[in-house]
Amino acid sequence: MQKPAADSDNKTDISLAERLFERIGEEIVAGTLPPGAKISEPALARRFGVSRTPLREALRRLEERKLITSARNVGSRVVSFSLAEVMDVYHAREALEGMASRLAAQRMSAAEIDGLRGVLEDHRRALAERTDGAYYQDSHDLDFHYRIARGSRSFLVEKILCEEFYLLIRLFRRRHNWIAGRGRRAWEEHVRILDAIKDGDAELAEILMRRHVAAARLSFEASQRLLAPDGVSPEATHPLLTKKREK
Amino acid sequence: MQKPAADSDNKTDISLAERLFERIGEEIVAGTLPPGAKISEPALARRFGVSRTPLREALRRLEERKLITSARNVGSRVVSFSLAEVMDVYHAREALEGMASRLAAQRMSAAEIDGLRGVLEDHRRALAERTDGAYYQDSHDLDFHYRIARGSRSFLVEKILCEEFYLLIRLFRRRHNWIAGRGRRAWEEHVRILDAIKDGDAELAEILMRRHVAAARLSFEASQRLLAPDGVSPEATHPLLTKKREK
DNA sequence: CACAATTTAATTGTCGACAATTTCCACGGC
DNA sequence: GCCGTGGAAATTGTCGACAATTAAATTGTG
Repeated sequence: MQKPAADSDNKTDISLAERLFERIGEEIVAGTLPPGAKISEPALARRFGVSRTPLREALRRLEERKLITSARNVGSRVVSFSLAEVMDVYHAREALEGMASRLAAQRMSAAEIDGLRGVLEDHRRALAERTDGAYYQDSHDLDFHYRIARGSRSFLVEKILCEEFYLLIRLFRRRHNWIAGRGRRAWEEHVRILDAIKDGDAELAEILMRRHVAAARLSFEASQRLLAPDGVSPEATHPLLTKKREK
Repeated sequence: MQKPAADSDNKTDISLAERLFERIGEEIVAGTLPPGAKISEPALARRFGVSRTPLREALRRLEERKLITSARNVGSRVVSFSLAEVMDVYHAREALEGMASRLAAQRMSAAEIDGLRGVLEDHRRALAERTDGAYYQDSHDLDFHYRIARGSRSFLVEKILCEEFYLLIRLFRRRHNWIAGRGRRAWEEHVRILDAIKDGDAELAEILMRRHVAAARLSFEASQRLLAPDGVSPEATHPLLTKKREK
């Protein structure tokens, strides 16, 4: 299975609308289009040198991906997550990644498990070279969580985790500061999860993954508390739930 | 919080694109646009008396909702789920609805719980009047699961369950046949889940909800086995994971 | 000066047209 | 009958224009 929404080398294979979707999504994640920013279709269309029609199609998709919010006749705005909302994403992740691990324990092949073992070994080496203890997985294909979601063999779990949540996770991963020792511990938790999967222990795999994601949530929360005035937008009540019928 | 994508009484409040999204979604769920059917933009635009532009916007959203699949320069097709894929939806539901119940046990107000108790009482009466033992919750607002998702106070859990999964669930609920006694037992399970929520027992609420959804999965599966040649499309490998880079 | 009303400018939603691509159909060859 | 080819028809993706709505700027009044 080839990951659908990624680094297509042949640029003529994808439509303008899809390319815009990807590029604007990346700009949102990178902060080029910052949280809360109003999206002007004409300005963006001029910037990219395209007509507004494919741009609007891309915006509709970005809205479904929860990266922007839109209101009729008003336009779109880059989403801005409060800490509570980030916590909600972690809760949803915990549930789905737990289930993904359970299914992976039942469905993942020995070759896939071995491959992931090698990936974790690469991670360990990269981690050992860092002086700040941060544990990043820069390549999506080599991301532990991505591999588990794929190993679940559940089209929906994979699609939600690898496509819908992927941009969300990256969006506020920029706000995350690694607490001392957490990187190493996260890696160890990965190893234990994989052990449980290899043993076919679905329940243990789920428990360990849920603990892992919960620990990541707590770690994120702790790091935000440390820099509360800068890193949090507590005034941001999430507009997705109130905006649509505001009128 | 007003549910965003539903029965808006004032038709001028929503754009054409959004109205098309809703109507086409309903036609897919109702089977008017049957699984596997090719979607012709010009034909649909003529039928609805609109230009293709808002129609395309609606299709982009329907694609994100997993109700249609699209390929560049080829067009869109109504999705067709195999039994295995329906099972995957149940797995994802189990995870998220379990988490929703856990959060609801922590966050739901006494008034909300009482209101839901009344809803269940209405359900019991409706169930007692049925001779076929089928347990339908025709109104979304009065749907037990919807209420729990709202009670979770997690924007993302709610959005996924109440918006993204809602149409999917209805899509193959039409294929579900109630096995004798399952309707009554499902209602009883609802009551127990609500009891756990009222007691603030988050873990029990989650366990009971997960069991409930798993039982629904097994019930669905059993009903499909009973009518295998008619109700299953086993040849349908899910196109979402293979179609995009087919070219 | 502050606020309300009006005007102007910009943006948003939809339309229909055009170019590119795919699908369909007829015909010929084996 | 089946398969391949070519051309016409249909569809898809994008463009720019127009009408409706919103936002910003300007003017008038107390």
